[in-house]
Amino acid sequence: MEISTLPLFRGIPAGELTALLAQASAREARFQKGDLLLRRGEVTGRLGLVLEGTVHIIREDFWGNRSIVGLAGPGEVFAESYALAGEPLSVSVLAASDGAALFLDARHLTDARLTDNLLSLLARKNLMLTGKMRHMACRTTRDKLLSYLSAQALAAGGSEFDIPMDRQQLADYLAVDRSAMSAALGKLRDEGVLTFRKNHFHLLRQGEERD
Amino acid sequence: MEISTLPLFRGIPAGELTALLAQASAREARFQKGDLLLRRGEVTGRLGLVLEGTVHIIREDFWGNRSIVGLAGPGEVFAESYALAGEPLSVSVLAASDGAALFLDARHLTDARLTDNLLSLLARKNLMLTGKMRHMACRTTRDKLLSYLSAQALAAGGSEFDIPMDRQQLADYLAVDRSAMSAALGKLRDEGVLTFRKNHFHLLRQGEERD
DNA sequence: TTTAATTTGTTGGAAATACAACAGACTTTT
DNA sequence: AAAAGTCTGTTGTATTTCCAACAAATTAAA
Repeated sequence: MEISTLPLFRGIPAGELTALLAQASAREARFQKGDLLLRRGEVTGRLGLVLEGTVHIIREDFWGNRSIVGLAGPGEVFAESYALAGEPLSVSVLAASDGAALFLDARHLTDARLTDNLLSLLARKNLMLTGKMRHMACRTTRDKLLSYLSAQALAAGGSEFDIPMDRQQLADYLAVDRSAMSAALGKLRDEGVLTFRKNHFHLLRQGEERD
Repeated sequence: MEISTLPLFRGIPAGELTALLAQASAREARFQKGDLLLRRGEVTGRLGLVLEGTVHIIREDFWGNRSIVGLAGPGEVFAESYALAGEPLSVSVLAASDGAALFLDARHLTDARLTDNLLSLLARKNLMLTGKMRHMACRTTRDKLLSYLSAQALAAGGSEFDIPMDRQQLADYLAVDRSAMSAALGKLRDEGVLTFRKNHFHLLRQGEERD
C-alpha cells in the first residue's frame, strides 16, 4: 500500500507526506481480527484510513441485533463523516482481519490539499447518496426502475446505455426483489417504454419504434 | 440576512468577510421568479448561497417529467456537492421567487475556516443521508419503522424518546403510506414491542412490561 | 462439443402495501 | 363552550410485492 498514490493524498509529493502526517497527528495502529477499533457512542474526532486488511462498519440496534452496514479495505477511509462533523459514532468499527490503519485527527487537518481532497471525497459520496435516495424513495419497483434508468440515460447523454450491474446487484441497489424487478422490466418492455438486452438498455420516447 | 451569522461563515469575524469573499471570487446575483440559475449538465464549479428568496432544485427525467427534489431558502447553500466534486449538475436550480444569491468559486476556497465549515456541512449531510438510507433500505414498513425508532432510541440514549415528526411526515421520510404505517405501529403495540402516545415512543425489550 | 454453472425471465400462492374512506381524538379558533 | 380544523387509527378492497421454484438463456469450464 503506497499511500502517496491514494486519492486522499492526491497532489501531495511523497516527500512531503511524512511531515504532513506528523502535522495531522497521524497515528498508525496495527490491529488483529476481532479488535474493536471504534466504539458506538464515542466522539473520536479521528478518521481512519485502512492500510492493510479489512474493517467492518457494524451497527447494533436497540434490541442488540448486529448487522454489517459497510466495509473498508486498503486505501479506503472510514468514520470520516463522524470525525469531521464532530458527532458521536452511531456505528462501531470491527477488524475483519489482521491489518493496520492510520488515524488522522480531524481538527489538525490544516493542509489545504488534504482538506480539498476530503471535500471532494465527501462531495462525491454525497452525490452518490442523493442519487440513490431519489430512486429508493419511489414507492413501486416500476418507478424505482424508471428513476434509475432515466438517470443513467441522462448521465450517458443518450437513450442507449449500459448499466454496471447485473440484475441481482441492481435489485439490491434499489432494495427490491430481483424476480419482481425482472417482471417489472418485462412489463415495461411489453408496454413499449424500453428495450434491453443483458446490461444494454434503450429508453423509448413516446411513439418511438420498439426495435 | 446577516451573512456573518451563517454556519458557512462561522468563526470568521465580520470585518474579514469582504476580503474573504473577494478572494473566493464571490459574485452576488439578483434573480427574478422563474429565472434558471443553474442548468442541468453544466459544470459550474460554483456553489450558491441564498441571500434572499427561495430557489427550487428541480429534476427532469428522460421523458421530461419535472419534479422538485429540494429547495433552499435564505442562508442555505445549494449545488455545493456538484461544485466541490467538479461534477456536472444532474439537477437544475430555478428561482421560486424574486431574491438574491451569492456564488462562490469552489476552486478559490482557500480560507481554512471556510473549508472547515464546508467539511462540517458536508459531513453532517452525509450522516443524515446514510442514516435515512439505512431505514429506507428495509423492505417492509414494519422494518423501516423499527430501524428508525431503534436509531432514535440509541441517539436519545434510552428506551423512551420523542420524535420530531408527525405521522404524515414520518411516512414521507420513510417513503411509505401513512395509513399502512399507522397500522404497522398498531400491530407493533399489540405485539408488545413498543408503546407510544402522540410523538412519544417507548421501546420495550424482551419481556418488559407494556406500560 | 458437452457439461456444468450462472444469470435471467416466468409463474403461482402468500403476504404486505397502497389507496380511499371514515370515525374518533386532539387542537385551535371563534 | 362550540365549532372548525387537523391528526391519528381503523377497515376493506385492489394492487403490488415477496418468496420459492423452475425453465430458458447465457456464459464458463471440461
